[in-house]
Amino acid sequence: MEYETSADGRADLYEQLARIGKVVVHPKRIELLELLCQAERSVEALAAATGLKLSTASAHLQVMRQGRLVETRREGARVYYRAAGEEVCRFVTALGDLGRARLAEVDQIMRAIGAGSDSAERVTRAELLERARSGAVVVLDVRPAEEYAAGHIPGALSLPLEHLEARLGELDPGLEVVAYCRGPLCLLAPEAVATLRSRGLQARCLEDGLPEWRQAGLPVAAGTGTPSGGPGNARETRQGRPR
Amino acid sequence: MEYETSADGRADLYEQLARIGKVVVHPKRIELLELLCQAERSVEALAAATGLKLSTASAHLQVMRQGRLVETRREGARVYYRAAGEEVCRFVTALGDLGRARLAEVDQIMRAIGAGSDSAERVTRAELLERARSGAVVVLDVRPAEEYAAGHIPGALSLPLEHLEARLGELDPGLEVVAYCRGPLCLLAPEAVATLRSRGLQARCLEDGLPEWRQAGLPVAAGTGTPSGGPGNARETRQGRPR
DNA sequence: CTCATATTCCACAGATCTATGGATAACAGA
DNA sequence: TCTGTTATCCATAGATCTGTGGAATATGAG
Repeated sequence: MEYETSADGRADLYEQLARIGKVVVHPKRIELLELLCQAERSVEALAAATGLKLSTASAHLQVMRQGRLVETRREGARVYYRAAGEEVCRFVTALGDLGRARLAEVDQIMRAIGAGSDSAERVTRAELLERARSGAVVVLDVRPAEEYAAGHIPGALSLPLEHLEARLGELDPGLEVVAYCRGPLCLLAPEAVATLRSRGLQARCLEDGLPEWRQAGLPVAAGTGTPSGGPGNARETRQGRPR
Repeated sequence: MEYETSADGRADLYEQLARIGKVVVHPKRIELLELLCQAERSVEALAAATGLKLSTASAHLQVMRQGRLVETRREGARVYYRAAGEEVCRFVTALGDLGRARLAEVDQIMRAIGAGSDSAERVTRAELLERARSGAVVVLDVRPAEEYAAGHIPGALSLPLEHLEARLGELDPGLEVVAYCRGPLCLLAPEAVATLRSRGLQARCLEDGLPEWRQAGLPVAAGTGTPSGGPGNARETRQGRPR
């Protein structure tokens, strides 16, 4: 009946959704969002990680905040940004999936960079869970330590890629290594696996990163405690349940 | 090692993903995408449905095509656009979900327009499947006939909202009606339910629309055959499986 | 209260996006 | 071949977006 007002309302509706679209229209904002799905960070850290000037990074973060995809927390003079909820990470994951599915260029770039989907069959989550039960595998988190602290696969060992060569000795050469990082578009784990293999170790990548693990409803541990410190050292959190 | 080239590659990667973001940065393009997730359409039909001039609609569709989210098919002098695969619809669904979850404005608008999430408890897919088995329910597809033809819930009756009042007599007053439309942001089913209730019928909305039904891995039928024509009249297709 | 640090705000120039009318191209039918 | 229909292409003017340096704010330490 009131088609005129209905039409207006609907236009508003799509305008609102476009606020979200606005966040992912700029490459750097996608990059920022992906970082924030790993762990919260200060503006300075985000600017450094993405190679943006501080004021530019701040401006991008404002846009992201207007789209309600990020929230902030103040700690002293510092402001920490974080993804505004699990749905946001799910959306970023969906964007990446769509890119890999539809944009041949994405696959080409991945291959050129060295993370070609063919280079090594990845371990599925189910397979990892099964093998972890039998204990014949080391799970390696090769992301920066802060990201490990913000959340990691229970039992995983934190060994940031940058320290991998120096700390190779910590790994039992008799066990296969399964490395994971930020997700399918992240290069940390593929690089780690390449390094490990060149040293004669058995190593493979997990099929994707921590966000997907969390989104699958699997348990996530937080804190810096070393897994060898025994259970209870790290706070374990079970969120949601598998869909 | 080659951090310089790696960095370049990664920048390219996010630029590629931003091509997808570019599609959903404009309200009208989101609207177009949602329409295309229901059924393919000609440029003219899309322009009419969204209130755009033909040349403007065509320009938007070119942007969408560059982002590889739509594909075309030529039939005579006419060009039909369609969503480029199920992943695209999944992405649009994720966008809508994120909007409803994060943007209070979206909920406000929905309520103002009359599709308030409170107005009537919706029927879940599981509940519908169960009740359909016992036969005590009529499933009503209130979208335009072309969209029904392109895909609908098996056994559903096509009764476009615009013809609802005229064809009320076709409904058995003794059965509860479950109406569905394009999705959670669509108003067709809520309006249909309001009309039916004002006529004294028992009616509720399905929790969401056909795209979500399809994405849940449930069977979808195609064609215009009336369900009363018996099984085999409509081509039934099972795609994927429930996640 | 003053200084140093971490962010945000502001103004501006250059780049990109949008809508639009008219020209051009593809196609079906007579 | 000529004509009407449908869609794309093009040039353009107005709007919006980006990056930047420097000013303004907020907070904690002296």
